[in-house]
Amino acid sequence: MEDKLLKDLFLGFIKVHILHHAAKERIYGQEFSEELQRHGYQISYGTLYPLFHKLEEQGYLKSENENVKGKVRRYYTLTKSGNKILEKAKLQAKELVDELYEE
Amino acid sequence: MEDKLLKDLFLGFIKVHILHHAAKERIYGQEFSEELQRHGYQISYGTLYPLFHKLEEQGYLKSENENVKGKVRRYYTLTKSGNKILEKAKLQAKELVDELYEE
DNA sequence: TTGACAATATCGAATTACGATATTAGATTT
DNA sequence: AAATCTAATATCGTAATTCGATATTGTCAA
Repeated sequence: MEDKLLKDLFLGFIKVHILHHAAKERIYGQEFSEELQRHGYQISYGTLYPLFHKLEEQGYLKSENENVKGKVRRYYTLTKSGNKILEKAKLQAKELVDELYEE
Repeated sequence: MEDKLLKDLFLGFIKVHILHHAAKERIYGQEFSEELQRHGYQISYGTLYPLFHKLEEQGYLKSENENVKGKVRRYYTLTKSGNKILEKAKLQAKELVDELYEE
């Protein structure tokens, strides 16, 4: 992400994408971060983990620890209210993009 | 914008929308802010004006003062490099939204 | 020359993002 | 069973943003 403008755009989306992925399957930090990188995006763990915490505090995600090969993972899934805000966010995002292309 | 998540999403877009509008016509802070409000969005002047300054510093906008009925306005227009980054940002934004809807 | 006003600019406090470092806890090795 | 290893999570101090409030600018009208 060469330019700060593009990075900020991405950062605005990051929470929405977290919820979006958590809606499809259980996610955890490490894997989510790697998936982003595969798509050419990047976010610091110092940003990502606090984001997960905050989304859980707000009631959009819920989490459970699980041991996988002796390592602890914190899996997150979407809550009902998380799904509600996700749908709102998708609409808003679409609206904002559409305006960039219409006219 | 009831929810912080939605607001952050919007804030990620704000610079792109500034450039987008400046591409269509000369814009200035007060008017741009009012136009946002008409669309249900809102941004503090303490955020907006420094953003204009930064976008100009980075060479994406250029500005000129103009007197309108005895009041000074700073009009901004898009530069060539501003247009370049705008096109990149539009593509990225579309990509990010598309992923929320596909699958 | 002082008031009034639209618009822009800037301030201090609170929040956020970053990279780096520390912590966790089960598995493996000795 | 103590020590070591390791994937993953958590946290730290610093720098950068965002906010609402306040200050400043520059021209016209009285």
